[in-house]
Amino acid sequence: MELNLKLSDKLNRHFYSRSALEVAPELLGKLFVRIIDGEILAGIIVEVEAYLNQSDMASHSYNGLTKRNAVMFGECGHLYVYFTYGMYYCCNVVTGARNDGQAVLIRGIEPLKGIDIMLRNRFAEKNPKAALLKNITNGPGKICLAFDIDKHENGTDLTANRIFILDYKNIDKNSILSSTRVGIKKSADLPWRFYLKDNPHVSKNSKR
DNA sequence: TACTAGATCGGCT
DNA sequence: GCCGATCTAGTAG
Repeated sequence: MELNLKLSDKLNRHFYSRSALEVAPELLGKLFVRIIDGEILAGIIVEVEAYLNQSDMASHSYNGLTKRNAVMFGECGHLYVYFTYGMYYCCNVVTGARNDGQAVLIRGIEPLKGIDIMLRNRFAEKNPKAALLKNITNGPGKICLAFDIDKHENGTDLTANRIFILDYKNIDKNSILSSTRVGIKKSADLPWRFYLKDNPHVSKNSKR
């Protein structure tokens, strides 16, 4: 598949400056891109979750600024990467005004370009049985493995040219579904997860 | 298909 | 010390 990347379609700071609840559903259908060693890794965002601040007990920003969550309180349009469960990284897009502490977690991506590299990053030499296309980037930890994102990418400016998001595909409002967020105990009833209906790259861990 | 345990460690109570 | 915005392999039905 030939992919036409137009840098002029890159989402700008203004796009990210709004509320995470506004930005999250609009990220669906956009193209997440990483240039690494001259190679292009890219895929369509198909699942996200919004995390706010004082009003959201599940958010890392809920208890205020710390060293770990500092990027969330910085300028919007940067990547917030955190380490969890002792083995995985998850990546978020910072939104809102400085000091808001808002972000959108990227949970599902449909791989389009650099799939061979993603497969290598995800599975290396082990267990080729699990290496199905729909299993490469259907979950936040998997996305960071496939795109080789770890703590070094925490704070990366998405308006620069290493990791960025392009306007790509118009999504019909009717094909966007929402539900409660995955894997949290606090504020678990808020319907702040958004995903594309019937897309196979949405993480399976869904309720409702 | 559905549920469970184990891996593994930084952040914070 | 405890727990987590996860994933996988294993077992049972």
